[in-house]
Amino acid sequence: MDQRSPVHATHLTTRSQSVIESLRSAVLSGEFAPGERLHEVPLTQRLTVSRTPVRAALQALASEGLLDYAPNRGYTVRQFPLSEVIGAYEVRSVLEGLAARLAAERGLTEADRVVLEKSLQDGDNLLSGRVLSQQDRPSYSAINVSFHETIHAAAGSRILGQMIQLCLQVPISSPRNVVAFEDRDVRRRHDDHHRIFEAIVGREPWRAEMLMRDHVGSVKASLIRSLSSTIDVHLTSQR
Amino acid sequence: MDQRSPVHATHLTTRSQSVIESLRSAVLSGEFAPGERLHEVPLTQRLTVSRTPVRAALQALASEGLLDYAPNRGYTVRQFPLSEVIGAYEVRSVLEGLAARLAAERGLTEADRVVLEKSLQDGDNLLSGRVLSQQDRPSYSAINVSFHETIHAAAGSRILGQMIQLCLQVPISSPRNVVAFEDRDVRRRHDDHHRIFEAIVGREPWRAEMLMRDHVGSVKASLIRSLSSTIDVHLTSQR
DNA sequence: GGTTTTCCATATGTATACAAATTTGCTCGG
DNA sequence: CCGAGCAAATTTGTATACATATGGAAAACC
Repeated sequence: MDQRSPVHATHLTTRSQSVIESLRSAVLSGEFAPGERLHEVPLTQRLTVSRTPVRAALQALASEGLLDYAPNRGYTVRQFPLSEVIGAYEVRSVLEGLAARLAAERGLTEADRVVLEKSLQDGDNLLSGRVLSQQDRPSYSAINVSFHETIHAAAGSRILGQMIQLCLQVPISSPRNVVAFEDRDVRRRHDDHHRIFEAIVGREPWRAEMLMRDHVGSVKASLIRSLSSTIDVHLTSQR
Repeated sequence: MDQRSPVHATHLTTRSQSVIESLRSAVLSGEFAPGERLHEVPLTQRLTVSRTPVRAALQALASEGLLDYAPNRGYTVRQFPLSEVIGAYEVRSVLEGLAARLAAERGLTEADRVVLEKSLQDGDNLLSGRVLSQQDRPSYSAINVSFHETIHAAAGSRILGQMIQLCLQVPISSPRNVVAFEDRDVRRRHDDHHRIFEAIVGREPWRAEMLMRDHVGSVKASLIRSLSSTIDVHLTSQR
């Protein structure tokens, strides 16, 4: 991922948009130390744009919660102590629970039901018989994302979707980083998906909410377990 | 509320910050029609600043969810159909429920307990004996805000606090606009506050969460009731 | 007459010069 | 040697000129 090449070469939409994406992935991949100050001029040189889109991007990332801002003092990379990551999971837990409940109340569209069934089927195939290897990780992750995103959409609440997205911006709490990728945990979570799907299709709002809350909560628990053994190198000093 | 006077006269921090506040209150007070496009140049003249702080403010309000943005096409005042307002309440319901639960798990600091007791006492005094008049409205509103904000803080989760704040940005769902200000409803809600406080002090997380969820949910119900009788003039055509 | 194309007006995106604030480092006094 | 205070350098905030994209009106074409 070389930021050396001019950003505006990728004619996505505007330079500001491109810079937002570049900076976000740079921050998330830990290219800047937590607490490090992001000066505008060095970023302009790195990205070969002027200060204007850089400033726009910094403001955007700050409102996403990735950066801290102080007037006249600029932007710094936000720290995410373990307590914050746990907090994000707790919030996501109740929000995704709400999404599942709303989906169960409204019922699924035909299209959504098909997508969910496919992700369940794909998961079944992936898990059938053999033991998971590390290279199955991205496959399972994609299945996982598809399942959850479809439910978010099925809830039909714009503000709810926005907030869940905000939670997923918090490092590590993203489903891309499937924590605790142990065979047993993955099978358990995939089984959760089956039950949640049944609760939604069966129009059992309360059960859907409870199952989803516990589902996300179990990921939090796994995270805490895996991080209390590992040193929390991922959280504080990521460079 | 005259926006004619130069914004930078109020030396809050930076011009951008001042413009954000001016524009936010202008939008919330309905000075622009929903769906109306906010062109940059007219705003610069109205606020006597250049386009730079105006653009910063527009971007900020868009990420708060008050405006919609499309690249190369600018900002428009976001519509809040009834379904969105209800959605905000549903989200706030589970989030404040989580806040109450976390507060009950962690326990209150001495300072927080005092503040909560004071708001309960103030409410008792306001409600004792006599019937509420319209002019008691701001008093009760202040008490209400104090009670809820203290619990948000006591939850000790930054991301949770941010998200609740986002919910409160949605027009009408702000506690400033205490909907359904009927004597009976207000007394019921104040009684809720007493019970929620007891649950938190008594370290009953689940009960605190459930009570708070229902508390906020009842406001949603009142809102729906009062809006289905009134024409939804507040929601769509506010000018 | 209706449709397409071209061109122009207008609005947003970007770069850059200038202003104001903060930080740094030095000097001076104790 | 240490701290207060001042001044220079750095950094962010603001204004403005220029570039580019959008939308619509007029003209050309079928």
